[in-house]
Amino acid sequence: METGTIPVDELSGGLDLYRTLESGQSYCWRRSDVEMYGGSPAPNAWYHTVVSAPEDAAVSDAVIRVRVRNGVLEWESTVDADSIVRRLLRLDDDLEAIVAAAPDDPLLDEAYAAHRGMRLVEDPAFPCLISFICSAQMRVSRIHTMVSTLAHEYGTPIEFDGDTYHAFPTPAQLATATEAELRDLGLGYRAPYVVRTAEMVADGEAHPEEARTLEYEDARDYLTQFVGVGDKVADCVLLFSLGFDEAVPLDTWIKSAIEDYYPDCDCGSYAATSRAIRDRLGGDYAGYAQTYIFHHLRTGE
DNA sequence: GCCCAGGAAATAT
DNA sequence: ATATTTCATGGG
Repeated sequence: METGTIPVDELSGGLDLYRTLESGQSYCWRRSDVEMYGGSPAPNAWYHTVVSAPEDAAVSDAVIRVRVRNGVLEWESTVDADSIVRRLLRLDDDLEAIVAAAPDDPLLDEAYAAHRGMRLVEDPAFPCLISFICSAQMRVSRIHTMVSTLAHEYGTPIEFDGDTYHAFPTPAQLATATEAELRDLGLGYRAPYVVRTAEMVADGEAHPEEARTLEYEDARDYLTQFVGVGDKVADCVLLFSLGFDEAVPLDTWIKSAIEDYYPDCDCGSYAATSRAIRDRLGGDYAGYAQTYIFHHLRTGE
């Protein structure tokens, strides 16, 4: 086993693992000591994930687990995971500067103040895409369950420190699933969306990573070609996986925030409202602001 | 029982 | 183009 430590006070803006990994951005990490999510913060809890190796590389998948204890981020892995952890948790983001540069806005100030240390994640693209296809009309805790179920049923198992973990299934692995199987696993009407999108990626018809090369709104349009992906899910993938910090997913919570706090930003269509609220929340880092407001309103904290 | 959840696709106007 | 309807499912 390889291990490492990163002092939290070396990170601009700190790190709150609970708020980063259980705020509904990422479904690629699991808290190790629970079956069900939705509980209260768990100090010192381990979180684990499996990062998939490129199919054409001669290396295997890697298990990574992290926790914060006594002001230090500790990681344990099958590989040297320092740079991977920094990338997945965006530890090199200058969070202090992002907060400082945010527009002076009562709701946003409140949200940033209430959730210090929450960082955005950078999930791998395919798992992120499938996660948010599953997210339609679902609670955060159930999305975690659905993603874990997919990993357990279709992902590659990997041993680490006496336990068995499962990677999120590759497109080819998930494309072997049938709609009926996924319905039996509780995915409901999202089942055919997941199968068809997995087939599209497995067949080389399209790949979410392609969106990285495009301008923001073109990237959003590109992602909506996947079955089960509309503007909102596309924005989630752009923000939580593909490096588009300006993306502002217009979900139920941010829509109610627009109604209550930014009524002039309601421009009717998704695209026009998106431009207006993106501009209001600070442009280039509007997605950071959106994630804080989302979590602030959803948790009532 | 009733309502809702990080919506999208199909259909109607 | 925009407005309505349908679609599953567990938890409160």
